[in-house]
Amino acid sequence: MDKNMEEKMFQMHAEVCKSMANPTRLKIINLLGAGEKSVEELRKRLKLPKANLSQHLSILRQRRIVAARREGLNVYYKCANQKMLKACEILREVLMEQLAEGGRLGKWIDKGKNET
Amino acid sequence: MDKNMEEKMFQMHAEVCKSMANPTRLKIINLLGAGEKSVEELRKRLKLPKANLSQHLSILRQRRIVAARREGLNVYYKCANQKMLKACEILREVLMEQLAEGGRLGKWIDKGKNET
DNA sequence: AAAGTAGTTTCGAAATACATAAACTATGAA
DNA sequence: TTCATAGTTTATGTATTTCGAAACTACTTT
Repeated sequence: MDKNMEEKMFQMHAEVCKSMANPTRLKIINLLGAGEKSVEELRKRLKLPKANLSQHLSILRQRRIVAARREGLNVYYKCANQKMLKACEILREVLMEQLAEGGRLGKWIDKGKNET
Repeated sequence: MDKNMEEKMFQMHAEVCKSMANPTRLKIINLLGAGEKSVEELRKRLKLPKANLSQHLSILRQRRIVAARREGLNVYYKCANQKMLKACEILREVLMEQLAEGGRLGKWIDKGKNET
C-alpha cells in the first residue's frame, strides 16, 4: 500500500467515523442492526422531524453505512455492512467497561492531580 | 439497561467516534498501536506543529483512547485499549473492501441514476 | 389531473471543530 | 538561578456540523 493510498485510507476512515459521530445516527444504526426499516418506522421510534431524519440517513448513505431500497411510497433502510455493526459493538463494550471501572472521564495523566 | 443509560451510551459512543473522526488523530492512533511513543517522536513522524499535536493528543486522552505517562522531559503516549484498535482495524477492512469493489462512493439508491 | 402520503433537498442561523500563533508549565542541565 | 528542551494551554479566525423551516420530488389513490 503506497503513501497516497495510506493517506486516502485515513481520510476515508475519518469520514466514516464522522458519520458515526452523532448520537442520533448511532441510534439509527442500532435500530437498523435489528433489521430493515422504513423511514416512517424510524421516525416513529426516534421521534424526529422527518426532514432531520432524512438528513441523517443521507449522511449514512453517502458513506455506505446504510443502504436504501424503495418500495412504493416507502424507502427501506438497512445496515450495509455487518462489520460496521461489529465495530460499533466493540466500542460499546469498551464504554461499558469504562463505565464499570469508575465512570469518571479522566482529565489528565493519572497522577492524582486532576481529581474531580 | 435503563432508558437514560442507553441515552448516555449513545452520547458517549458518539464522542468516542468524534475523537476518531479526524485523519490526524487516526494516524496518531495507528502509530501508537505499534507501541508507546513520545510526543517528540510523534511530532517528527507526523510533521505537525507540536501545539496542534498536543491538542489532538488532549482530545484522545479525554476520551481515554490513549494514555499518557511522563518520564523526565518526555511524555509517552500509548493506546489505552486494544479493543479500540480492533474496532479501527475492522473499519479499515471494510474500507479496503469498498475500495476493491469499485471505489466510487455512491450518492443515492443504486438505481444507476447518480453515476459519476 | 388533483390531492395525499412518504421522503428528500435547500437555506440559513447557531453551535462545534480545526489550525496557527503566542504564552505558559514542567523538567533537567549549566 | 538561568537556560534549554519537551509539552500544554489559551486565544482567535475559519470551516464544518447541526437542526428547523420551507420547498421540492416520488409514488399512489381517487
